[in-house]
Amino acid sequence: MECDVRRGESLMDRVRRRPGRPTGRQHVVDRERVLDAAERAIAQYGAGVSIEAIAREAGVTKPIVYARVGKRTEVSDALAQRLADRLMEASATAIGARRTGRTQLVAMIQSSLETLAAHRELFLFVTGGASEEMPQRTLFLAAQSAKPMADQIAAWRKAAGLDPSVALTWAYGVVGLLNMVSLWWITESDEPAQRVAEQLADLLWSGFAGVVPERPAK
Amino acid sequence: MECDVRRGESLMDRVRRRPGRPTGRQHVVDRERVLDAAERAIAQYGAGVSIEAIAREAGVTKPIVYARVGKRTEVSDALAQRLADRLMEASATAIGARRTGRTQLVAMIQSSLETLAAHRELFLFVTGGASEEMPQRTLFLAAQSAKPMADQIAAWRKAAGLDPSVALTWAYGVVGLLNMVSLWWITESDEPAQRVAEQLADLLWSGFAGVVPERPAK
DNA sequence: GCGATATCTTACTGGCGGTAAGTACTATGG
DNA sequence: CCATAGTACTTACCGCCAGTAAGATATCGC
Repeated sequence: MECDVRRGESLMDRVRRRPGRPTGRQHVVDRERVLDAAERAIAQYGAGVSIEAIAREAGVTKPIVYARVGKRTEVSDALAQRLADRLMEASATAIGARRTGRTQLVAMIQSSLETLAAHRELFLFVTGGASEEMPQRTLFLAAQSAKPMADQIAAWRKAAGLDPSVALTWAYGVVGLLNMVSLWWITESDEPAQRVAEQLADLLWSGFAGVVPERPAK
Repeated sequence: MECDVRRGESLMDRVRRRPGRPTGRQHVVDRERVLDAAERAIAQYGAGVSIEAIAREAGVTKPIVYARVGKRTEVSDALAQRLADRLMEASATAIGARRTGRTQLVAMIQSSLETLAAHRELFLFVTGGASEEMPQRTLFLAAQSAKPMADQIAAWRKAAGLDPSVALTWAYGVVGLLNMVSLWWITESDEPAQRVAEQLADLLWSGFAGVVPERPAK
């Protein structure tokens, strides 16, 4: 019985599974594997990749993606979390090398730029996609980075004897700034990351003080 | 012949036009009317609005939207231009009231926040939408605001005897910062616009100088 | 053993972006 | 004044994709 299958079962894991429960006692792919596959598919096909392409990359079919992760927005949220984690980790590493004051800021910015550049399409997948609940999603994503950053800022400000209530506003601002500059730098600029990081550090460090004229020029 | 039509032709302009060229020698709606309708439809249905809904709002059918404006991305670009114009105009007005230095900065930020809040869904429509050419489109949009801002910054820096080559980076950064903070403020914060504007001005004016500790805290 | 349940697949639905084909009015040459 | 060309709409369709229901085949509890 069943003499037509089992042929080529192992060629590259690309065989079409028959309908029905597969032999084995675990899920053939777990949630993390699906997300891994999603990242690969996004890197290959771009931010507009279809769920079916993600499923193919994972070696399963569409409903499995829905079962393990959820609908498109939930895939996006899960990947946003991953990306935010990587950003935080890269920042921590960059800052960890003991540095001081402004140098720390430059290192943090540069590591963010380079991390986002390394995951360009993922970044676009996560920030893209229009729908009614887009605002909530974009903010959810931004919050992953902004909340920890706000804690840090609040701590610094408090230590410096300044009002810490600006922290959340500043954090969202810095996240937005980094997102936009990253996009621009990745797409249109060929300057080295360090130079852009220095320029941004100039802005965030001493800012517009002494730059904007005290009286309208004309 | 043709005895079944012409009945109810005038009720609310909501009649279904018969196929064929309508009587009259002009377009029934021009490009600007379609874009006006698009703005209304977006305000009503949100950023995920369908082209067909836009067409209905304009009182025509889908192919007319394509004939007058183009595909979805082109509608988005056209509306992005409108939004950028409004932002620049609001900024110019806010700054125009003669103010000096930091006050000017606060006014500019606050007017941007309020303008984006007033066109929330439009803002989301324009910044949303995933596809291969998303990066180009987002940057095109950002550039509408960033390019003029960069000119201003370069002029200020030059006048202050500082290197103006930071201008473009700074401009994209400020645009990204304003976008993100606006989104956050619109969606989740109930503080007055002026307070948020003051906080951002703090960041952009004197920035992190004197805030980040000179040695790692731990 | 055998029903209950778990884990896959195929197959379908609904909606939307975009376009082709059809229809009715206007303009112009003979 | 009629025929032909051109214009400005509509209906109707195609293809694609997100998301779901229904079907097939394995393991598990008794």
